[in-house]
Amino acid sequence: MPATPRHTSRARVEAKESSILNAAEKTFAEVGFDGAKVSDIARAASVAEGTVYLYYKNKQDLLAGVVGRFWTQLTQGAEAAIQPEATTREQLEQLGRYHLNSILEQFEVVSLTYRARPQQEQDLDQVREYVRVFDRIMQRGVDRDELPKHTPIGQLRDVFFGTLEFSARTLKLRERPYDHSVVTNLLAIMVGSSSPTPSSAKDKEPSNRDLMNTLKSIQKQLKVADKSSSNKSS
Amino acid sequence: MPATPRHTSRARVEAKESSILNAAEKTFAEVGFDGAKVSDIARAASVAEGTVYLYYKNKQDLLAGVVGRFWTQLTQGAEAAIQPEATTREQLEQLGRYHLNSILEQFEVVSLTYRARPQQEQDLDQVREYVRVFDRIMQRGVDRDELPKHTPIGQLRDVFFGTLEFSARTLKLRERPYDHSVVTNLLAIMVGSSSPTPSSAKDKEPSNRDLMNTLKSIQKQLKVADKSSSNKSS
DNA sequence: CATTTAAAATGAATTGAATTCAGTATACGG
DNA sequence: CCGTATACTGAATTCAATTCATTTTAAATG
Repeated sequence: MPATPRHTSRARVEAKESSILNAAEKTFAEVGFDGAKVSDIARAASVAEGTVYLYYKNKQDLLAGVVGRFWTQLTQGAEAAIQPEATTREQLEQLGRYHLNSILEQFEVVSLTYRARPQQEQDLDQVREYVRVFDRIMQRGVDRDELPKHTPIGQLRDVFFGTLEFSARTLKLRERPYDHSVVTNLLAIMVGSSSPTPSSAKDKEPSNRDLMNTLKSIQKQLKVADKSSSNKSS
Repeated sequence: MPATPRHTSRARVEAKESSILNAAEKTFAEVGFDGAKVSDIARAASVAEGTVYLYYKNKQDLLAGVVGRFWTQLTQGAEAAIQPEATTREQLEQLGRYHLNSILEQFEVVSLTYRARPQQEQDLDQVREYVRVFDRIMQRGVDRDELPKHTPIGQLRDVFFGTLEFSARTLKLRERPYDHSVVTNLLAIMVGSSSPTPSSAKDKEPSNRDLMNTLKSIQKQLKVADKSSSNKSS
């Protein structure tokens, strides 16, 4: 007596699969991976314990399913949150806000990601997929001459995601909500705080910025802060 | 028949405790937390299975012991790696190199840190202790007027450690060795690429850096790269 | 429709590892 | 040297993941 979609077997199977995944996500988020019993998950999904194993090889695999789905959805959301016509700088800001907001909202699931990467193993494919959203923005910036050729995209990616993830942890730890200024500050140091420079200003002259000035300008940005959460698009 | 230090009971007990910790660290690093059996650890420490539980409440607690010791040692090493008379900029570079190098060398143990933070729980105290090394450098920089008052130390801390940790993961993933340039680039964007400015140059003028120039100068730094590992002090 | 057959689901039985604990050995004070 | 407290031991217990023989459901056939 399947109650969800049409009675085609594929739809039924998929419905059951995602019902298990939902139950698993909920349970993992509530009590953690170790705290979650497969029997609890099965019960929450209205399914026998053995049935879980028809869909997922084992508990780890189930976790990989939950985490993988999360990052896939995050990728879709990110692509939706970015305006194709915006400047590189604006797109980075959009991605940054979306990212920080999302990982704060689903902090538990993000944490589970680490449990899903056993040891030295390769990352989850879905995470790599997600990260490419950043790469594409940057590459487009280079192609459009909004960023210099040979911009170290890979290194800036680590700055971007590393900073945002650690900032999210800090906010969680201090029980603070989403804070827009984290993204603003990050971009200030990553690509400078002034308005984005169009393809014109190509005059080479690595400005002789110094430590004092750099930080002064970051500080300025800081004062814009204090606005709070919720900022996804469609 | 204790073979290690003097025959005082305290020394003996501590020797055994650290022997268990060593066995645990080795085993965890080799096969991961889940893969490690307490019985294996006990055998490696030449101790009965039950004995482990006289020293550590359970397997999680044993992990916390391993991870805690690692961060405590990291703190000591960091303090040794930093020259007290150096400028803020130099000290940050010293800490950055030491940090990146250490977490690359002991990547497995660092990864275990995540397994030791169950859910929302507080961080390990030892990690917080470590992070204060950075805070002290920055605070001293502010006090000495090498950094502006109200420098957002907390946020820069997330930039610093977040970037280094993600960079370390990237290097590991690509099987690359320690790369000095990661630190250089990080500092370039964090505090500017020029030589550190002494307490003199206080003329306010948030230089009108733009995206192009900022990244150009980072790029410059990138070329310094290609030197490799090993750079602790003492 | 009734019947056969394949696929899906079940939950009791198995397995394996963490943790406990009753018993044994060791060290130490008198 | 003896008594007692402390440290240690490893077999027994416990608990949850995983398996699998059995049952149920769904689809196909005539």
